[in-house]
Amino acid sequence: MPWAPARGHNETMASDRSAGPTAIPVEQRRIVADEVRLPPGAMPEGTQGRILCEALRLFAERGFYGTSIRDLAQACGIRSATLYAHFPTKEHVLAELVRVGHESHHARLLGAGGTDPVSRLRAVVRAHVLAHAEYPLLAVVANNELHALSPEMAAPALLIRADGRQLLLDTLDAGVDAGVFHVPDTFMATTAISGMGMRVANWYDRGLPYTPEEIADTYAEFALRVAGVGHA
Amino acid sequence: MPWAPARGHNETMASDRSAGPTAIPVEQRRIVADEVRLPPGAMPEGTQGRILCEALRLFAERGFYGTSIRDLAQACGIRSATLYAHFPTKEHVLAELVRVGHESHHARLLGAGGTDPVSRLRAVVRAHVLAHAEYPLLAVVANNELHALSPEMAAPALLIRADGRQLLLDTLDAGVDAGVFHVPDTFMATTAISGMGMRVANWYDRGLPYTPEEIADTYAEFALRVAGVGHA
DNA sequence: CCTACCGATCGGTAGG
DNA sequence: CCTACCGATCGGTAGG
Repeated sequence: MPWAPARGHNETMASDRSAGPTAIPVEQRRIVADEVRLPPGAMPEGTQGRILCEALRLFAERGFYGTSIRDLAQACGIRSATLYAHFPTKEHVLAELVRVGHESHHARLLGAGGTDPVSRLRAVVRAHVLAHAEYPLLAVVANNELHALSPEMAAPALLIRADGRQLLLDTLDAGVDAGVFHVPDTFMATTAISGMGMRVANWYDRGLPYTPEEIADTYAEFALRVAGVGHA
Repeated sequence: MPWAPARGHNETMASDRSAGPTAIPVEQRRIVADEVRLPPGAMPEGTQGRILCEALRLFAERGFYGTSIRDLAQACGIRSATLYAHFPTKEHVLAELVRVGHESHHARLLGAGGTDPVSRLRAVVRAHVLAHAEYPLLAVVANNELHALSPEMAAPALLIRADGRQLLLDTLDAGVDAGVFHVPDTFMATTAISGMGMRVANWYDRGLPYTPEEIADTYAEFALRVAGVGHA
């Protein structure tokens, strides 16, 4: 359907790895990044933290339903029954990753500064994109596995999303009201700006010749252009 | 993690549906649209077509692994064993949806006209966005369930994606070379423009006060702005 | 398109 | 944190 870009540097059609630069690069099926990382303070000590990290890796790669509790336990070096000494159910493991993902993202949004519309939008978009580029596995799990949670367990994340969405919409509306932004429709500008940032989690990987900061800066520039602030 | 916007008009926190406009709208967990539709010519006659349609609905809502062959059969009004008279395996049902999604999207891209860079980019982005707004369930399945296919069965879709990606990149590069576009980095402009369009499938729904055409037009305008073509 | 059934695996529990 | 085990469900097949 799409083009979810990526330079496809971790998979090739050729089974011969020495095929060299002429090998056809094939994009990832879901996510390019493979570095398991959780925000500071979000990772519990000991086995509980190990379970979260392995779940992050497996859920990002195979999905929640595609990962059995035995897969997860084996990755942690324990028996499946031992998981239940740390989490009440498999769903609670996902719920914790979803919670951490949404809360850390939202905290960055709330921490975004900026007083005038331009610096404000730049700060908000930078925060949004940085969260996705620095924690791509977490973002993919939080975004794409949310449907595996029951409505009750998904509800907190959905409330956080609604708040973040409103924050971006308010930022755009304020700029329009101030006559600084020129946007045909601020709802669609919100979907466009948030959407482009979310997809960063699917293609970004540390093997690319960009730092997360560079991506955040460039995407903030794109967002300002969408908002009708001409380029320099 | 994100804000995948949507006006949340099909779910509310309140169990009382008569709560009225003060009810807090809660966004969908994965996709807002629920209208099952396949591109013209992509739906086989009879039971095989019915299986594809029900699979589209169930895979979009619950995912491939979250849908059992008994769920699918029941939705079609047949027994699970009968599925195997129409498809070799469950995976082949998904593969067919992924194929249809990618091929119909790609056909629209290839059909996009435009000679000068501005009209060319507009046509390509319109095609991209229209495919996602008119067939949101198909787009979500093709994009988000691709990881459930084996590498062999996912390969054709990945090749199509690579081609579409290159088409957009070439469009941007041509505009830059012609001095019409002004972009700090065409790779990132490609990821941004394709990403914003892909996310349309997650939030768009016919209940919103926009037609797919209006969304495509507005997103094409946003893409031109990202490309450094100032707004009118 | 069905009934009947296969072995494998699922999430989770008992009891220590 | 383990062994042992539960009933339920999984994708798929045999045979008609």
